[in-house]
Amino acid sequence: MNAPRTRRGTVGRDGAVSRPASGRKAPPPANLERFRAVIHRVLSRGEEHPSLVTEIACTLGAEILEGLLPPGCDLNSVELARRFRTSRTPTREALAILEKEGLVEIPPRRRPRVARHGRAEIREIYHVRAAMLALVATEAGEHAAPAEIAELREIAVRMAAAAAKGDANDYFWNNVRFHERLAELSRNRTLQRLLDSLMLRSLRFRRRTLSQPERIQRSIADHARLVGALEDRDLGLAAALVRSNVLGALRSLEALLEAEGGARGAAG
Amino acid sequence: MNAPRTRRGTVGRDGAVSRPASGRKAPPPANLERFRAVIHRVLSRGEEHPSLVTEIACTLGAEILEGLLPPGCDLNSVELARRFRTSRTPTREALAILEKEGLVEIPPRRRPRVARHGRAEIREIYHVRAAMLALVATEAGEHAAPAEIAELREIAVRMAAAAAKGDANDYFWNNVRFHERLAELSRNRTLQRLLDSLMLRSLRFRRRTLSQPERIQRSIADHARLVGALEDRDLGLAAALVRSNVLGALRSLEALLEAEGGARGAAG
DNA sequence: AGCGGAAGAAGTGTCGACAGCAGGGGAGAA
DNA sequence: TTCTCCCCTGCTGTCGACACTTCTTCCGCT
Repeated sequence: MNAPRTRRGTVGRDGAVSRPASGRKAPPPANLERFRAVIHRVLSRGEEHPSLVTEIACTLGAEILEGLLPPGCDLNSVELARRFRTSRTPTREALAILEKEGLVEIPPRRRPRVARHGRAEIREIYHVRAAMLALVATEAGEHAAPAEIAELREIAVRMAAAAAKGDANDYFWNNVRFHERLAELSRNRTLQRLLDSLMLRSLRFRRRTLSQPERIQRSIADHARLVGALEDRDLGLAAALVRSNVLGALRSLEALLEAEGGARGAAG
Repeated sequence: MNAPRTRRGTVGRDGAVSRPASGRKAPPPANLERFRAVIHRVLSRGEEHPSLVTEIACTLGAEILEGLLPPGCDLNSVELARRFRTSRTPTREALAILEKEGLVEIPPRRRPRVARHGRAEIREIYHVRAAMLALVATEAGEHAAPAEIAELREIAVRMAAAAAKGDANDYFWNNVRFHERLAELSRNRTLQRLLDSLMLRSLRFRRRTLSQPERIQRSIADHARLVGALEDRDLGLAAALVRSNVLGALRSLEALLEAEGGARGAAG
């Protein structure tokens, strides 16, 4: 409390959030760690920078995805530098990276903050994602070995099992892993990178989408059929299936947003 | 090998390149300026940072696209800082931006250098670009007003005129403008951003592709038909046309690369 | 009491400096 | 002469400092 700032929330400061220092451990940190891993994979594709910048970016990004840093939350570099015990230079660079990934906004000469996606932007992201995933499915169908497709089926089975158990979290992460593997099977690094970037943007919403049971059923069916299409090398069907799945998720998400925050205006 | 670098191949230093200061005016600077404009548009989408970083990134990017900074060329931040009369901080940030745009590679702890794209990566870029442009065509067909499509046709006509005149440069820039406008018509900012990024990567090759006369003929026909399909709101045809066009360009480019540098191994 | 403006606090963008790694060049060996 | 190893130079990543801009708060004026 050295600085009695009546400023806005600035959730970034030390004790206020995310430091598991004190007794606060209510939010399960497991997901935070998983988000960290995903972001790490996305950011340091290829080379392994054991870099300070990457470290900061991963931590912040995970907290944003987890929702610990809510949209619009201030992220000033001096607080962050203090928190990570570094100078502002790496902090700023990390913020710049997160900006490019769409998780942070940095208006010139103003404080960076957690990005807020408007409805329109969400639509855009999902539409692009649908097209890219269709391409992924096509290329995966061209290049994947049968064994690899079998592995995909295995993940799909685990997804179904998790859903049957009602373990939404397990389902969610298996879903992520499925798409991760599928992207790899396309053998197209450029596509993987772009898709990863898109995934980061949509990851914040994916979880909410998956909270709807009938959506999950549809999704499971789609995944199972997708694997089948890949086995049959039916590229057209595979592409159509993933597109339908993503677009279905979008519809579901939009209904959810409409219901929960009609007037609250998730501005954009 | 044929290395232009004993230590300081480093084409970035002052007089060696790109400074239009002295009498050197052999390379037409018009293109450089145009590249600058394109990059500027891509980098500062939305807000107008009159920022130092953007300035540096634009200048360097334009020189890379123009070919003044050849692939593999060293770009050390201290030289660049000297050249732009700034400290290394903005220089480094500019390099980081260009890295994200795929024009520069920054291996950890090593000197940044102009990115070299291997054959495989070129293929990937074009494939993704084809899929994204197909989406653009679809969404443009959904959202564009007739007047806007008419404007597109006008650009297409200019492309044909330039080609008839044999003015490859004029053709090239009209082509760029066509795709720029088309992307805008999709009303999808996310898609525009991704496509812009992809364009930056492929811009280095596009010019070579366009040097082949029969390719230009095909391309002109494709564009004319595309405008027609948009007018008819035939989304499927529009998407198929752009995809075919991009993939045709890829084939043409690959043939060219194969011919010109079969053994020279454009490593990747 | 409410509003406009000034002073102060806070934060961003930029700078120059420094420690540590990486590669080049020279010394020494074969 | 040619190969190998070590030192030296140079460059990167990081740091603390500073000027200028923006935001906040408090004061005086209406």
